[in-house]
Amino acid sequence: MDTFYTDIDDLSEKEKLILEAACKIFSAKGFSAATTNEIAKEAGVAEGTIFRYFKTKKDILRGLFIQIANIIVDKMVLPSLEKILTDTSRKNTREIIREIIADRIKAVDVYFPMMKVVISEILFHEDIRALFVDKIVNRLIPVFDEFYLRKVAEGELRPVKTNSAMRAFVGNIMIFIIQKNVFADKLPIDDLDEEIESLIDVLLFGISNHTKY
Amino acid sequence: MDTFYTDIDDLSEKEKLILEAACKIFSAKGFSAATTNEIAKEAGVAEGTIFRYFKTKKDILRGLFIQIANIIVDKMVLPSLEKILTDTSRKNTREIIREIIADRIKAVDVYFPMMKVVISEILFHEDIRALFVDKIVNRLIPVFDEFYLRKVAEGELRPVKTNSAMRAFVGNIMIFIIQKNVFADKLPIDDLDEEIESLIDVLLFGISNHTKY
DNA sequence: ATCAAAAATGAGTGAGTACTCACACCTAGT
DNA sequence: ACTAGGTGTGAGTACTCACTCATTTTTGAT
Repeated sequence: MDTFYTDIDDLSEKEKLILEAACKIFSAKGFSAATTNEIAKEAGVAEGTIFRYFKTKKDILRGLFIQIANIIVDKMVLPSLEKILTDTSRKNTREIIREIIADRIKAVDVYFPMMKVVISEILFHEDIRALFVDKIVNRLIPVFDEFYLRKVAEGELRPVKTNSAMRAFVGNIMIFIIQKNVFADKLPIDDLDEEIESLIDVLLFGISNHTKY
Repeated sequence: MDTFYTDIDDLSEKEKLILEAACKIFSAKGFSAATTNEIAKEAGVAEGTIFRYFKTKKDILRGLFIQIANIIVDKMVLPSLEKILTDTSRKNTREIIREIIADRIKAVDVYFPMMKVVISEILFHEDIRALFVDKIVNRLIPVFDEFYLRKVAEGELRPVKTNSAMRAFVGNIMIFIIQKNVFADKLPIDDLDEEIESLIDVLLFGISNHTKY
């Protein structure tokens, strides 16, 4: 489909319409610069209708955020970690990780517009930040922990502090996604698969010259 | 000093005053939500005075950005890379890198408020994005290249793609800084030096179990 | 001390802003 | 056909915004 949350069904059609429009406008101009007038036009409803479903403009942002959080956690991250945890068909952890990361990096294109909104609002609104930690970070940490400790037990990964491993994972992927989605024109990524391969390589083995140590 | 660019001298006192105030207000609420009225009050000048020095509100942002770019490049990043390149006193590359990264992560506290502004505006304004690439990224890439290839030649670092190495560097540091400065209360970093040590470890050696390979 | 140019001022302006509300419209059940 | 309750509307409201400009204040050369 052309939209990313048409399958969410605990919302009325109108609410979906408004959130979808809000996402488009917010991601183009940012929350503060977006106007409820624009959102209404984009959604094809009257401005008053918006305020029947959302008390304030900020409530639209919160409503959008909840949907985004569910999508990121339930559709983007959890399934891939679970896939790694349950995939017994192949011995090679590297291959599985590469496949997952490649999938996610490519899938993120669809979600990036609204991720922009989340990123920028997290920086300035304490309540959105709290939502982010609550709905996303705290739900992902235990799953990553489980994945990581399992792989350490299997002898596939090295027992560094789990937080550091998670930061390395997220940091490497994040900056790749930013380069790909924000700076696509000025700092293009030529061969996507090759660059992803290189990302995995650095993530797994670091940049030091091992033979020396 | 209490401010970060008092030593910039190609600006009049009034301009500095206004930029400093703008930085404070922008970093608290974001560019769009900040008002010229607030900036004027914070700077202790009349609102009209602002528009004598900056044609539009966006020009204030651009003016601020230029200063920030110079500070990041000339005071934060270039000196540390140069220090690595010229430091012959110690053999241990790891120690030097750790020292530099630790210094930068601690120093960033001062600059983070304005970095927030840059980060969020890059996402939404093409012209700010172009400035960022032009004034920061393109100035740092060749220096990092030189540093990296030198260390590879010395046998200290592994010859992965330079872009990947740079992304690993930046990505790991960036996410650390974000955790430290944005999520300080909810996801605290307990032992800073220990966590930095771990960051370096993962950056240099990765997370895979080497003995297995 | 004088005065012209430059700098600073802040009330004013018109174009929006988020949000409201009285009314129109639709849909059932009878 | 009638009506009551929910749904949608968009002109209206009180207010805020970036920006202007006539006026006042400061400056510095004589």
